[in-house]
Amino acid sequence: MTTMRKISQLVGVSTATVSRALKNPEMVLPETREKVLKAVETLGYRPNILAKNFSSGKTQTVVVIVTDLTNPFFSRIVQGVEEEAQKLGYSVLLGDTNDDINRERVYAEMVLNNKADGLIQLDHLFPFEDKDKEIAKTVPMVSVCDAIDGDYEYPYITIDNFAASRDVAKHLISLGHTKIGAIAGKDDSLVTSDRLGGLQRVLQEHNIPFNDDWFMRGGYTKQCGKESMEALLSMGEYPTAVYCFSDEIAIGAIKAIKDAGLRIPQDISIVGFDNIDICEYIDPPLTTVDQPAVEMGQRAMQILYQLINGDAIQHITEFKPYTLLVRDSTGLAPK
Amino acid sequence: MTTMRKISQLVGVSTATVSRALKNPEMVLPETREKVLKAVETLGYRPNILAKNFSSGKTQTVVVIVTDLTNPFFSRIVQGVEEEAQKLGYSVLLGDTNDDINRERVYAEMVLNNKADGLIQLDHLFPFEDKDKEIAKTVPMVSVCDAIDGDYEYPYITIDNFAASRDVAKHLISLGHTKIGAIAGKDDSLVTSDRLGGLQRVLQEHNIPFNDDWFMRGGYTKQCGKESMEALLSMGEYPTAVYCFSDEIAIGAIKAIKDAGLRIPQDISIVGFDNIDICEYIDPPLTTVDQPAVEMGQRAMQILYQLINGDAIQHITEFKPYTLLVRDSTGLAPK
DNA sequence: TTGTAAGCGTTATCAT
DNA sequence: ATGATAACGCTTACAA
Repeated sequence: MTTMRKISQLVGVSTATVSRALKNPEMVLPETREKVLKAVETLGYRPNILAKNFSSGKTQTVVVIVTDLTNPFFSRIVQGVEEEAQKLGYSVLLGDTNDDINRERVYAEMVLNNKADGLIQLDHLFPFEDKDKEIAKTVPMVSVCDAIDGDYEYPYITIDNFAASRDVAKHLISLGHTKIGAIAGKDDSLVTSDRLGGLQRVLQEHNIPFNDDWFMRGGYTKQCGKESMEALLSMGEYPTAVYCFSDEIAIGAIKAIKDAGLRIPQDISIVGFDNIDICEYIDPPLTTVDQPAVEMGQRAMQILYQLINGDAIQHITEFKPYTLLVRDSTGLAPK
Repeated sequence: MTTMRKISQLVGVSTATVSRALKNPEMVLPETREKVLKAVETLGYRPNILAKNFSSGKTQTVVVIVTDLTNPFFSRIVQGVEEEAQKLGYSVLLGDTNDDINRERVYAEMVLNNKADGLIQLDHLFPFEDKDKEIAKTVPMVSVCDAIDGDYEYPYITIDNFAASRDVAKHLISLGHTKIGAIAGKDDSLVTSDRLGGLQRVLQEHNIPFNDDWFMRGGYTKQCGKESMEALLSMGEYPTAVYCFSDEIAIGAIKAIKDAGLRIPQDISIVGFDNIDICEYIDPPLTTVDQPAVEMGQRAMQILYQLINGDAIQHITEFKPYTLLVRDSTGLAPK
């Protein structure tokens, strides 16, 4: 391996000068710099990042925790994180947890033992062990999409889920729907309660009762969406519109409806959430709420960068713009 | 920060003993070990991985290069890689390239400057710069799905694409199709030529001509699938069956066919490749070739582990089992 | 502008 | 079984 030592010997300067020539060229005579660069070239020197990181105490790496990388909404956020990370000189360690809290902890711990400098959390769980609660308060962490459960101060990048849900509800009501169901993802997260709250508020404003039996919970998956919809259809009376808290859920729900021989939107209207790529391709194209996934990921990384580099952690919640995209999966309520 | 030094002072032993007590308990007296562990507990000591890695010269980290993380087939492979990596004590650095060769190089270089110990490549490109060609031959690298272009010796995990394509072709022919088109992903990779070759061979065996105009190329995306299918439909005569080299392509093709007012499979049969989750949920459910994505990722990581830990690189190609899954997107050829 | 040397926290070698 | 110490490659005061 070619080290700075070798370069310095070849050129006849000290390692300090080599280091400066490479990192702070202006601190060194142009001709010295030239000689160093030439030696670097001929010897094929590469800085040993391991040593550099050790010396500086920084890893220039962040961890991103995600429950399911195959969900395109999450993977787009991760793409945004990574794109921005690269710009800022950071690498991204992947933390796919498959909803396993133990794996969350493994990844979170990386920040505590200097495997990474910061953490981006896409899940709503506090990823550290109880015993690390205190120290965790000082670690640079940002959450995206969903807020971290409990009374913590981490910055949070999201959209206004309450308002988005209001828009969804108004849209459905404008089509004449009064029998509205919903299928949620995570059971008890802020996102879920915001979205449910927005829906309920609008129903209330229109004096439309909310039927608790029509509020299903599961995970953000097609499978859960299908099962929940099947359960709804098996009830004596079922809703004419179902608001799914993710597009994946909606895709599962659509499958269940078609399998039951019903039509969308003539018999049942479906709304999704996230606006993943496939929404435009499915049949019928899905009405959904667009979240700027890439931008959210980028922004999370920017804020994390600030935290890592000295800014104090403060609980800001940053809202990104969302858009209700009306496509063909919603239509007039059946008579 | 709590260091070994502090532990050793508290216990009254040397740092070497602390190190041994933690890593090689059998080299230390049980009572010494006890005291050390207790001090570790009370001081809340955590090993500094940065220092450990620097000292050992290993990062316990691998990079996985992927062109598009939002493609569920790729993200499942990455999940497999990560699951296995965690078992083996490794972390995974994400290298989403968005098809940008410069980003591939950034990620590949991480192995050269000690940011990672090895590399898993899902793309078909040789990710290193020309000037690093020689040194690259010694770096632990494994490719999955697609082989690396050129005359290299890296291990390669895949399925038998030629045979799988033969199965697809036979299936279509058994349904009476003679006008068969295809939409490929990457232009000139081994996977593409294997799949095309398998198709052509079977057609030849059945004395069915292959129409070059019906062989489209683009990327593994829905968008490309849609555009290619639109182009096919705009031809005077178009195929009655189209073999798409990925499910994403197939989803785009299906959209184009429906938009044109045609039915699947009555007017045109569609076959996909990969068997991503959504295949069962789309309308009609997609006939496709299942690739064991998670297993392929796991296996790639296992082999990479062996390379990193001393096994010599040898050009093995390991084939995983595939399955043709016949669903409803393929049917009898129209009269 | 450049050199010297300490320091980062762990592991490993060689004594004891 | 344990201690002393060197070593890993780079950065950075501090000196010259």
